[in-house]
Amino acid sequence: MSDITIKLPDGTQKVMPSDSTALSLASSISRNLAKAAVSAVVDDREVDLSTPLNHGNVVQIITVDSEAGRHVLRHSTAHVMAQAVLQMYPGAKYTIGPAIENGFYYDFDLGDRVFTEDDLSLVEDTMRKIIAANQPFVRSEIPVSEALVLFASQSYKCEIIARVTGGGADSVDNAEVGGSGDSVSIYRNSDEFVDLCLGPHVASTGRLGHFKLQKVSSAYWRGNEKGPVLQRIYGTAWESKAALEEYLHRLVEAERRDHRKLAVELDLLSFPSELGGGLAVWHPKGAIIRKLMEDYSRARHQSGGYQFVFTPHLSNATLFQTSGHLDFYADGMYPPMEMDNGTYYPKPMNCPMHCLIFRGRQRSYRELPLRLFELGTVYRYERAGTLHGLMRIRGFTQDDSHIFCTQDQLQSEIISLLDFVMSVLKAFGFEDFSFHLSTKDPVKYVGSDEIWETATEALVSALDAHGVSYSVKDGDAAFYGPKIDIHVRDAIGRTWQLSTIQCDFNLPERFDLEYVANDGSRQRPIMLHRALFGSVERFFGVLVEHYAGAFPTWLSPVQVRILPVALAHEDYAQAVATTLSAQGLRVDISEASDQLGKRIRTAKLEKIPYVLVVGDEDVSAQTVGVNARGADVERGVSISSFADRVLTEISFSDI
RNA sequence: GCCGGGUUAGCUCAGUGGUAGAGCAACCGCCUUGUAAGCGGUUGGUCGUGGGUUCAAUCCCCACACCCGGCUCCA
Repeated sequence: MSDITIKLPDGTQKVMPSDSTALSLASSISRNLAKAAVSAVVDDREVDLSTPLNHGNVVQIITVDSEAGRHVLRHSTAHVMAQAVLQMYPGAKYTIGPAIENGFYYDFDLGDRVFTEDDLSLVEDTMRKIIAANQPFVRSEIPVSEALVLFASQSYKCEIIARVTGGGADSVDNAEVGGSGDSVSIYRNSDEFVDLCLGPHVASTGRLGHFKLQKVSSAYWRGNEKGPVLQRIYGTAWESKAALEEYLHRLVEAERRDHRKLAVELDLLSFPSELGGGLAVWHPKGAIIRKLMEDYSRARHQSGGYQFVFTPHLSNATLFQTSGHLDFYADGMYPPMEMDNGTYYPKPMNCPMHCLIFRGRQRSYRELPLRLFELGTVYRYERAGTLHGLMRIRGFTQDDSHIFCTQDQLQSEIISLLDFVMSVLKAFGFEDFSFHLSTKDPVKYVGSDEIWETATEALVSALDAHGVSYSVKDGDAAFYGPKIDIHVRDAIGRTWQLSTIQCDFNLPERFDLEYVANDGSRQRPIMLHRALFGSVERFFGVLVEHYAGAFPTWLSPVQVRILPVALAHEDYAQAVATTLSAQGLRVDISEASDQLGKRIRTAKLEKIPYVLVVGDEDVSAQTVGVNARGADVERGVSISSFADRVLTEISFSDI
């Protein structure tokens, strides 16, 4: 047999024996590569390492420390978990078990049984035995008729086979099983366990091991809330013990930053159950921060050419019939109040009211773009199970603006908005942005295709002209128009969707909005909906998590705490406090009734940016001892230089 | 809304079919303190709400409210 030539991703060619596999290729390159290899991409198809190679193949070896490699590892671990569960719970039906970001899950139908947290370690034990047995994953393709016999007792598998071979498969199905019409691929790793699967998998179960089962929950079969409820186990799996531990540490870190926990600890706000779910009350310290956020926002909008408006919390139902919201979102609105002069709803959004302001009198093209801004509080009856601290809440305040402009102004308006958004978010400490374009939902939309095309084109051309890169989310738009969502990355790498810019040709039509053009004709304005924080509450929650409660000085409820060493220094502490307060700083004093160490500790736990200690030396020298958050102690700093330093730190150049 | 788990002092959490306990916090003393918990004492709870079972319910059962983990949803 003659040798074959294989191309590598870097363009080099390699001559191999004709019976070579992806694994032998890896071995021929280096021992370490062979050791790290979990799968390969051959001519753009992801395959097992055992796959035979052919002359001319382009082959990339996937290693376990890459995202693609971890994906294989996680998917294989999911198989082992399913194997363990089937072993331990006779009669269980297995459904699908994909790899996901950071891990995997598998969904089971256990009949009336449910998993408990205690089951997890038992399942883990069984998995470890399967891993220790080092069972090889063997792929085969079998005819559909044979597969239906093999999985005869597994109704979910039969359903998947029917969909894949019947042409009704979706991406979930296709990820589960390779279907070429009359055959399906399966992976078997022992006499007792076989699963429908596209693959690839690691060579054998012994390759796995750095995993942890995390939680049990439920999920709907195929995401359909009318369908069967399945039992899901989530797990995580990594290429090494260190990587697993690092990930688990990240989870602990995320928990430490949980805004719901910090809101209690720092006395920022609460969700009294007497109020009802998803409704918050802001305590004084939280309110200070919120007010500063709002003040900053107002200042930026003021200088950004916005006009401030206010609108009520209630409206007659006819308004929301006109806007179309009642047709689409009646379920998400608080129920109507029947009054003697009509039916009223708490407002779920501000835009219809801003339309009324625009329509309040005749408008000229000279007024455009007209930018109306409001910190508008809205109420949405979010389903009970979806509430989540400040991130998903039923009463919230949008930093909401509606910009009415001409077709000609649209692109430049969007471009300047992109700058405005980033500039405002940067002030709150976010540096890393990503952009996402959402296009028309094929079902939930109003307006003609032409209008949608024009609007989408406007957003695309603005994004292109601005020069930012973006991803596209098909079908994710609001019912009235396409949108750009802006996500930020936080201090521990998580992303949050905050800002949104939505292009709307529909509401102007529904409200019959017009302006007089320079030729005297009546024209329809285009409307942009946009919010930067999104919701003040949610943005606040994100800030808490981003800073782990240690807000930057300008936002801290208490900026400076003064600790007199002993009783004798309290007068001096008071004098320092008066001096700093007079310069606009938020200062308090912790009296000498407790030991200094304890007061330091308390102040640190409250994450106060500056703790000043004053004792005999400071009284005589008119200085303070400065403990800046996260920094070493500085003794003998003059009061004025401390004040200058903090005032410089908290000043803004852009307002 | 669905599945599962919860709700005990301001906070974090023990505990029991015979109406409850710790630590921290708060308050009162003592100590007068130079960088992450000094000492002693006191106060504080209709055991989420409403029904039921029981001689007796915080505990067992039911309903509801709220919270948590997911699913679904998110104008």
